[in-house]
Amino acid sequence: MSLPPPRDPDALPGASPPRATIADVAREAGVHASTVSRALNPATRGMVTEAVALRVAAVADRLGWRPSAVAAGLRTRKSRTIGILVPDLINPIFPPILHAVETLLAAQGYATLVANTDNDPAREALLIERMATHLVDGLMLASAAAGTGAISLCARLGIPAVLINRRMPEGAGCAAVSAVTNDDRHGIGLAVDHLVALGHRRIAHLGGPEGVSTATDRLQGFRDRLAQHGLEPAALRPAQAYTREAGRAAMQALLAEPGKGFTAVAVANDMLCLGVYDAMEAAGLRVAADISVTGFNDMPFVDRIHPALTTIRIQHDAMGRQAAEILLAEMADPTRPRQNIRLVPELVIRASTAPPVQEPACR
Amino acid sequence: MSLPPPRDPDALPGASPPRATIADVAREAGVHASTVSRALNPATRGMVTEAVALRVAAVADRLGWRPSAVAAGLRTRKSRTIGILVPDLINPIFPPILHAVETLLAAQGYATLVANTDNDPAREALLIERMATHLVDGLMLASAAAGTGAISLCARLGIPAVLINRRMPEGAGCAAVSAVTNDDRHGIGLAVDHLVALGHRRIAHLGGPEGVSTATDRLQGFRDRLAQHGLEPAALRPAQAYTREAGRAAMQALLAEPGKGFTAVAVANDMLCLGVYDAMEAAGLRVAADISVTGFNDMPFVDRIHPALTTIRIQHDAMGRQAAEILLAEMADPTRPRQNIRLVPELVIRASTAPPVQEPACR
DNA sequence: TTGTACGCGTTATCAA
DNA sequence: TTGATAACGCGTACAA
Repeated sequence: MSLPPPRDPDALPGASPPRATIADVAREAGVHASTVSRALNPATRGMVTEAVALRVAAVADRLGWRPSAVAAGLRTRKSRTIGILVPDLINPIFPPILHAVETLLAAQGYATLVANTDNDPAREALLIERMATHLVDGLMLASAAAGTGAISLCARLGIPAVLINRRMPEGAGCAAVSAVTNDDRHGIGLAVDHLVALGHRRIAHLGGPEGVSTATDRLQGFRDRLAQHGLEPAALRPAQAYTREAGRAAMQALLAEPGKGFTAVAVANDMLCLGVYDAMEAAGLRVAADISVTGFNDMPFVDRIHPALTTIRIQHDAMGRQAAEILLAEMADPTRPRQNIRLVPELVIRASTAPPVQEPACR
Repeated sequence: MSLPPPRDPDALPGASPPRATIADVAREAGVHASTVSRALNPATRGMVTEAVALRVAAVADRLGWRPSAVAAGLRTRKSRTIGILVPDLINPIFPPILHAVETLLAAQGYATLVANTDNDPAREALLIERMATHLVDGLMLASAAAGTGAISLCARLGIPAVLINRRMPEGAGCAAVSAVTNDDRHGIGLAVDHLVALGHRRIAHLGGPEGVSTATDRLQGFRDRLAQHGLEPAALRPAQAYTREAGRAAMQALLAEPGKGFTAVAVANDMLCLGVYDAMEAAGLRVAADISVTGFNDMPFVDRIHPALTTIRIQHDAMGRQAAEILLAEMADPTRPRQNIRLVPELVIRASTAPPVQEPACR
């Protein structure tokens, strides 16, 4: 029984010490490499004598052997790696989702490959190809804008995929891929109900970028619920992106529209609200006192902005968790029926909403 | 010239279509597989005739061939993958760092493996081992608490590593690994200077969790700068973790300490400040008016909390970018001298600091 | 129950 | 400049 080879003292710092391979373990344990493989692989352990399994495990442990995921992957065409694409890590709704996903996957022995698409379909396609190259076992797309070929690309590459937060437009091959999203129509409806209950009648909508499912659903939900109350939108305006700056610009435009007085604005996303606050401050208007504002997402810390934001709380980590669970299930059984999960959001009332003033602050 | 094999119509949805291999390209182009490899690899392209290179490229393109990173990795022992470990993705200072890292690495053709350690050294070690299994070419550690064996583990595994945001304690093999950190002592000094200039003399410090370099450096810097002003700390208290809840608890304890009146508190981190605000609100104290508060990091949106937080702005993305650059350089040349980069932070004055009241609000 | 033989897709080395 | 061959480390039919 020889000890593991001592590290070469002449080795350059950073030079890899030669790692033990399955052959080393086999030699050391006096069995064949295949037996080592069987003994250490939980799925095939039953094929081997208890005594041999124990001896092999002991040797492997002593040599510090870990099966090379790369070599195994070449053989099995599985990398025990999952990729996740997000449009923009800076947007605070994604870190909680990513956190939930990574935690669940790590517990199942998967590593998580992350990439930013920056909302660029070309970049998205490139990253998906690159991940295919790395043989990812599955892909989670938090970035798929409607109309991009991300889903069909995954299908062509044979990579199981699940959508998070955004979904495909109705009918557009919607049944081909599972999605875990928020019930956006219902959510924005809660905001409308709240504003109407406060007495608002002239309500505007500051929407998300066109072509993104969260934006279209929230817009749709806004119109529908307003109609149920017998009201018409006072004004509608999409932002260019889900960013603070785009929110500021859109709110500025909204305030400048002639003849469109409104006493409240339902905003498609909390991030945009920060820009809305900026624009209102610049225009000398007070949130709540002059115009009520509602957000969407309840992202971290909006309870501490001033005035604290009334918003729609979504289930960030349930979203990540469920999407990861579905993906794993579909990887295990590709014939499994696709799911379209809608998580139910809730209204969180804070200080950015109040009864309307008599005269609309903005006309 | 045959077309690529059409997709088997009987294939199950999700079943991988057989992907073209280098042998397919070779056959199709009428050359040997090694020639294909040489023609498509930028490093060896020069070894091949221009005409052959073009023909091979055309065929590869037509077949949609991409070299398998897994097979190449098995041969070259390089995966074109970098791992990054963060303590907690929910903490908003990490997403910008991660974003910068991923963007730079993606541009160099690297994929980024992300994992959360949740500040658990055992989990950290496990994740490093797992990444080694996946043959990561390098590791970025944003999570290494002083005293954990993460760095020596990387050295043992032969994986180049770089520290981000946190560094090793002085002297503790500090020269063995590069680090890109913030100049924490200088940063907290800026906060002290500002508070002293406002007239504060009884200043407390609410610190980070013990054993973390950012916490010890900020504490040290706090004491030193205070001493330069001829002052003593009015009170000192570490939080259990860099979380809002831990900040609330620590501030509560600080307020309850007998005979320790203070008019200002320099807090080790913005996240903790949210808890400080919570505790002060619960105690009926006003930020700025009763006790001035300074933060650290200038994380997103603290300009919108109420009152807007005076804090120390660090260079998030320069941190990620530089760390990634250093890692790539050390991977290319392991003998390269290690670097210890300190980024210079700046003071951002907002509304959470004001001149002290005559009588300390908390005594 | 264990050993043998081979292949996964690529690149490095050597020979032509 | 190109081709042939081996090897990277592992998993798995098949044979014993």
